[in-house]
Amino acid sequence: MTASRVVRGEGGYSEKTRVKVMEQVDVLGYLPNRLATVFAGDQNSTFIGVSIPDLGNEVFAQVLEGIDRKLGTFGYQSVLGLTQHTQQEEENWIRTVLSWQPAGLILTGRYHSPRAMDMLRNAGIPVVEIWDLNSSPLDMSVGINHFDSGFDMGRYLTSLGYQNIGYVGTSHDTANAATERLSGFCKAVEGAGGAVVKQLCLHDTATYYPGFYGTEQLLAAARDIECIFYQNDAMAFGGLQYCAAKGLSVPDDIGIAGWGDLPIASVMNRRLTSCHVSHLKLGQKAAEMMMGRLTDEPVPTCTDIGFRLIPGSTVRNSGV
Amino acid sequence: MTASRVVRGEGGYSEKTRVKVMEQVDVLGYLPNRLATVFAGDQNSTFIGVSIPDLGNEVFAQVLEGIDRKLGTFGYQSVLGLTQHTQQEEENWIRTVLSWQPAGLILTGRYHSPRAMDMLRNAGIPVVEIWDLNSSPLDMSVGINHFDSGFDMGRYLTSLGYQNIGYVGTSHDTANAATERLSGFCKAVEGAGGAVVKQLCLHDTATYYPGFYGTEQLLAAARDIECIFYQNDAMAFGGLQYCAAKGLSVPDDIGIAGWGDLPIASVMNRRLTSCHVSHLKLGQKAAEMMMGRLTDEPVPTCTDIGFRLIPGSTVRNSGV
DNA sequence: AAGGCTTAAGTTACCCGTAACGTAAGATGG
DNA sequence: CCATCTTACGTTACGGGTAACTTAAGCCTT
Repeated sequence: MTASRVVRGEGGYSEKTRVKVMEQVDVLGYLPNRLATVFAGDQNSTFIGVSIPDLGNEVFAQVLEGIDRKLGTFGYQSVLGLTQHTQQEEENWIRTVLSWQPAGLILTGRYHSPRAMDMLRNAGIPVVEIWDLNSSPLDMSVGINHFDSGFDMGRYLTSLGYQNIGYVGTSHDTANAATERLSGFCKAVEGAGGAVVKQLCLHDTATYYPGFYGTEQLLAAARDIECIFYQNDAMAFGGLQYCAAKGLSVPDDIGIAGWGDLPIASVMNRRLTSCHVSHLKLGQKAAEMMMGRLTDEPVPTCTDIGFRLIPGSTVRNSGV
Repeated sequence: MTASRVVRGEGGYSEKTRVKVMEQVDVLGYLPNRLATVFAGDQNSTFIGVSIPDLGNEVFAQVLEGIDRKLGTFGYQSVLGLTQHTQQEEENWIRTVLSWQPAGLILTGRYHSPRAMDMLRNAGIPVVEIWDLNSSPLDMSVGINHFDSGFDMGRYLTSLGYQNIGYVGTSHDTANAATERLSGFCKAVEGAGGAVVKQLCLHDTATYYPGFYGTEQLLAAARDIECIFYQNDAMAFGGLQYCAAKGLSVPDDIGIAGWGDLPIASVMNRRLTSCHVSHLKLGQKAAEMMMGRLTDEPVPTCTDIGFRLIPGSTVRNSGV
């Protein structure tokens, strides 16, 4: 017991005893067993479960980096779960991770299976839903409104005179953020009298190659496309490369717009039309909200971190 | 006790009792507390601590993805630690994560602080060191020989007639894998009568922008450079963009070689000269070795997953 | 020097799941 | 019908740390 007090430095022991205990700590290479502490219920654990769809998408890697770094400064650890964009994987992971008594959970997306919802409510721990802003979250939410960001892009492209617009993305089985961007996009384009031709590739990750290949498929199916909006910048980059390979000039022959503003855009000589979201900040904010809740500070339920449309120069620069 | 048997499904109860117990499980939303099980010492935990330098580098994100997916299939979870390429961060993280009684640890790199080494030896759990192949590992090691891969690249470039060669990378404080590649590279180039001019940017992540900017610095300092070898593909891509922006033709005016063979290379019309390493496979192999050790299968101490030089077309294609 | 006060150190019980063992009821066989 | 075996279920103890409490020791005051 006295040793426990010394190790925790909570006082109530003499200097002589402290030295003796610390000597033994060194000799034995003693490391406290945090399992026992948490198990006894005297303290909360310092685990935060973090679910991420996949790390092949640079965006989510950045979000995770933001989360883990910020959690680290508070002495918390991330327990990772890769859900591959499926609710079933997420549910399985939630069940497992809850059995480890985490202090809280950070989940990507706002759609969860009914059983997952039950478990989350039952667990009685803070939950932050990220990415998709959720106006009535389980607990807390931080992200952006994807529908609006798609809508803004649609309005922007139609304002430049584009009418026959393509969309290239991947098809995941869940109602996800990319789907909402597409909905917003279609609404804006169709509202302005334009039309959207969709091309969804069956590919597991939304990255360069499906962007290349999806562009080829789209242009084969619909030759009069004037402009293509992509699920994200990586796919848009694949599209740019397809155009370069086929001798299509951007933006003269075809316009290209991405989403997410990846780091790679920082070095491209032709600025990619895109939509900027601060992924790192999103992760950090999620971690901060979690920490705020765990220290009983007042925390807003919903934080919109916003987005910024980047006009770029891969679309024509004024209405025809 | 009977309830415990039912939940674990280990037998020794009647069907009637099973139904009654499962009903209560549903009613109460009971989830077993794995902390208690592990704490009691009856089972090992299913945590694996995974330390990664940073996730801004796509390569490490892929390695982590490989690890976590494979661990997941065995019912294990990754506890993440981002060490920012410093031994001190790694040491702090090891101390914390060990207090959670993980079943094992997967660490990036072969260099650890003396205290970290002590703790690792004391912990008596499996440790896999990845990335850098370590012929005398703490326990197990999987990766490639970075010195050799740098050497091969140096030999390849000099075989094409390049003599004044630049290197662009970032400077991290640790003796890391990139440093070893550079050593191997210099040895090969100097052995063939060539010279290497180094340009190390003080930038925290080895990605596109430092590649762009480092190229500018290098070419300002040494105008007669014929070819540049980069720390990785992302930096090489930044270099390619710099050349494009300045009207330098690749490979006619200058040769460009990267390392790592990132997915982005799959869509570029000019194949980037690089060195292929299967990052996902590396992660999976690390997880497999860990699982093998935990199930008392015989596991090789050292696994070389190899690399493959990719000639590409961003360097000239035969000796002058 | 006795009484009251402060500080240091020790004791007990608890957290939850399960191994090991104990007991009671039912099934089987001679 | 009793001895024996099998199955179902119950009891006890343990793991490591710490809250809450108790005891012991040191210190000062009058």
